[in-house]
Amino acid sequence: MLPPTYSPADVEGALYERWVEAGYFRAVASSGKPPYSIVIPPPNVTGSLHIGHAFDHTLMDALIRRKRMQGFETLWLPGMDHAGIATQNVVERELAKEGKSRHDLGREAFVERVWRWKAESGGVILRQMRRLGDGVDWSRERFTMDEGLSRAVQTIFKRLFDDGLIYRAERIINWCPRCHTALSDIEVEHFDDEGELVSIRYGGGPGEPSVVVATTRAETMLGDTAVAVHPGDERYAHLVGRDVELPLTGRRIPVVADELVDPAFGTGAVKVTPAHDPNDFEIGQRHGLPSLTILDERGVISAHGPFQGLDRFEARPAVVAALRQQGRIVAETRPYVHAVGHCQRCGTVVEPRLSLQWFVRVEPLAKAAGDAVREGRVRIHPAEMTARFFDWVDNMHDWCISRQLWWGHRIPVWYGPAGETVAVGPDETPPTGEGWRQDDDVLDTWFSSGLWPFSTLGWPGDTEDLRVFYPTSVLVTGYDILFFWVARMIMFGLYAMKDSGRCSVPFRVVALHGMVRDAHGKKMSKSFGNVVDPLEWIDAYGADALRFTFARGANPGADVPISEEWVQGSRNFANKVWNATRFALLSGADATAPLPPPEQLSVADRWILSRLAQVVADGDALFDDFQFAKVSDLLYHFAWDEVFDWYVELAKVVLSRPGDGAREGEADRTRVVLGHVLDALLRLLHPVMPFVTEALWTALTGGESIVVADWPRPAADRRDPTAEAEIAQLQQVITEVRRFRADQGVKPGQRVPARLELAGSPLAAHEDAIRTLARLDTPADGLSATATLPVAGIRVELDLSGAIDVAAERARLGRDLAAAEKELAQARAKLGNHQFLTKAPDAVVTKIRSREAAATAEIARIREQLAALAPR
RNA sequence: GGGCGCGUAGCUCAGCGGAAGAGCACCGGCCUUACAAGCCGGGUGUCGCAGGUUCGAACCCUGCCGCGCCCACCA
Repeated sequence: MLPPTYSPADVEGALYERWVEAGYFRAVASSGKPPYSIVIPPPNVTGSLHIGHAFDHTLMDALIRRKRMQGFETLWLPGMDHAGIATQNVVERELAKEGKSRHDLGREAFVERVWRWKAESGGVILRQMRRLGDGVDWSRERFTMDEGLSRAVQTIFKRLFDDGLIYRAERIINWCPRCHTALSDIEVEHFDDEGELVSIRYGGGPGEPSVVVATTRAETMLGDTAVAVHPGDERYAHLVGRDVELPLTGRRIPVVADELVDPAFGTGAVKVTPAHDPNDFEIGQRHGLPSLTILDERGVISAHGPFQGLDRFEARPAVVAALRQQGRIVAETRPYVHAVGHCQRCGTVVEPRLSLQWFVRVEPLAKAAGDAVREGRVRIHPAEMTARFFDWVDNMHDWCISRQLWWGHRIPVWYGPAGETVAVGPDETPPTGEGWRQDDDVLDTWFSSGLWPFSTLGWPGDTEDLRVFYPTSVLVTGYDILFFWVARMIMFGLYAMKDSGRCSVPFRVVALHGMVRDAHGKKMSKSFGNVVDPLEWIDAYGADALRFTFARGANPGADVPISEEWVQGSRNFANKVWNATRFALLSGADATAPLPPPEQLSVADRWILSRLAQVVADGDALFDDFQFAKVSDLLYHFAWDEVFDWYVELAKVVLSRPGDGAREGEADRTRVVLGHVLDALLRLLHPVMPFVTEALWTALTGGESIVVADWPRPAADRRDPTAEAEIAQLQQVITEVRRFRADQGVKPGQRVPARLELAGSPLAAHEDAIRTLARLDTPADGLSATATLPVAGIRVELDLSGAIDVAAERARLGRDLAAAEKELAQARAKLGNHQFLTKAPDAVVTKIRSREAAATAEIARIREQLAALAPR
């Protein structure tokens, strides 16, 4: 028999392995069932299961498990991302410990080393997913660098290239001087840095005009090739077209007029450094200015002169000092807070740098992606997030996809001796011979992850998996990677599938969730010391407890705070479910017998079945709308407040009383209902609490596995408002008596003689229940009634045998009376309001009228009680 | 600079036009034979502030205050 305390550690591991062995998680494309598919957001190979994954996976697993129970052919496809920069950095750090750099190994050996590292420590997270209970199809595990996925990468690259949507150009890109690679816009994080705005006078030599420019990056003046002013700025109109002397260099640079200049900012004149600033580059293009690169790939000054060899941050004060010596610094330099870009992966200040890179022309792709959402072919949930998506997708710059790294998909382009540029598809042989060589760079990691929903299903092959499981049903991920990943999948999905003749969006719904926060809503960060390891909580409280805590906190798109105490609360709930089922088993609950028709059932039985039907229906609606918090709350309260606290207690009354034939029959039917309700409850809870529900369900029903059990259907024919009303009345009576007893200082366990006047009331059938749950005894001999409690239309006379504290009771009744009189006054005020009567809906007026009546009755009741207390 | 969101119980959050809710915490009482990881009872509140709309506002509108997030090429 089940032990009285649920011990997750004893059951979880074995259950998971059983599920995998039984093949429950393996999708069968040919089953003919309606498909339901989710691809996992592939975690980085460098990663381990952190709290964010645990959350994300909880939601996906819950969706998949429910759909499986609903009869769908479910596929949850796992895998990993090679995570270009992140992984390369990790392995480079390892090498650094050995005193080596990747250049010491050479490209081939380095990549070899990364693969070896991947084989050893990559996939940690995949093993940890088993602890969480993730029902993924391990037979379909993928990796972005797999042969098949690489083939997809090469295929789409070639297609985009042939369509003119991929091009190579010299542009200003974000350059990380530490990682030595280009970055895309979104791999740059901006935050405010305090800089210094210095004003520098250019020109001003004998017979030469001068102009003052302001900058926070003084060192870049070495690469200036112009000064720009606004064309309408009269202050500078006379300068446009003339030259001024660029200090420290002796070069002469022109003054140009360009709309981009804001005449209201600073002096209204701007230094122009086309090689190191995106705006300046644009100005340079328009005016045919030369671009002087003065910083090398390490961020070190490469321009000839006294500053050569200085790091950019050393050069900055040095340049300012030199300018000051020449009297070129005018006005005060002042502290200036402005946003500075940092490398997302290493934190280094990013340097805008002119360089030759590969780009995706995003405009047509982004437009198509935007349209897909605008037209509802992809629905973003919650809808509030849609604005963010449009904001990005409608204003996206061309995407720099080349990275000067070694770990990743090498760009499938070969350059020929005569300047040829050839993109090579997966089935083509690259050109060979004298002078041909492949591009050295690799692709942005998001390029391959953008293909994930179809590359993992076999694309570009026309596979059965692709036909059945694409488009995927829903994409579940955090709002933080809406831009990085989601938008790209939509762009690539539409593009890759546009000729396939089938629905081409990669998923129909994007269900966004928030970030996991600590108990006070703070972001978890290593520096703050509030990071928690989900595995520790799984060890301590079980995966179900962690999962349920996440589910209970998961409001769509909103961040979810979590703390150990709440996980304990969920563990307590799991234990409660465990014990309730344990009780059911000990009581001979029967989950397999057919449910008797309503007319053979007690009111309590009909009531709980009615509530169950309602909960199933409501829960389905919430589940379908990704309202995990609300569905969890619904199930929690239904289970605990209704099934465990009331139904089980009422069932005990029936099951424990000595039986004649008729009563035996009633008890047996209650055993069936009890079994049925717990069976359904366990199924409902299974998506979020897979382990404990499996352990209990198999014990309760003898079934093979709850994983493949049917999802409960809302039994509309079991709805029974009469029974619900009757039980509500019963609950009210018992609660009132309990409250009264408590107020009197009667010990909870103490039995009190009482006479119940139930004649004519539907509650007559529940006398046993009232007496048991309110601990009322049948009076042996005469009853000296010391209190009369008229509740819910019946009278209860209690013999409190001196336990009554009359003063306390009088005070309580006094408070109740005051409250009731206030209520009555409020209701009458409303009903006396002509505007209210004429304008409020009838239902509202009726409600207020009934409140008036209730308050009136309540006042009468309390007065009666006070009167009963009066004689001492 | 632009955009979005949030201020409701001690904490974390639901509620978003018809009498203020949940979990945890807290207070009082209970080892009542499924469960003390439990049971019974208790809500502890100017719904950020100020106006407005409405018969009626936590909810809608305006302004202010305080937080948070996203985007951005302000030198």
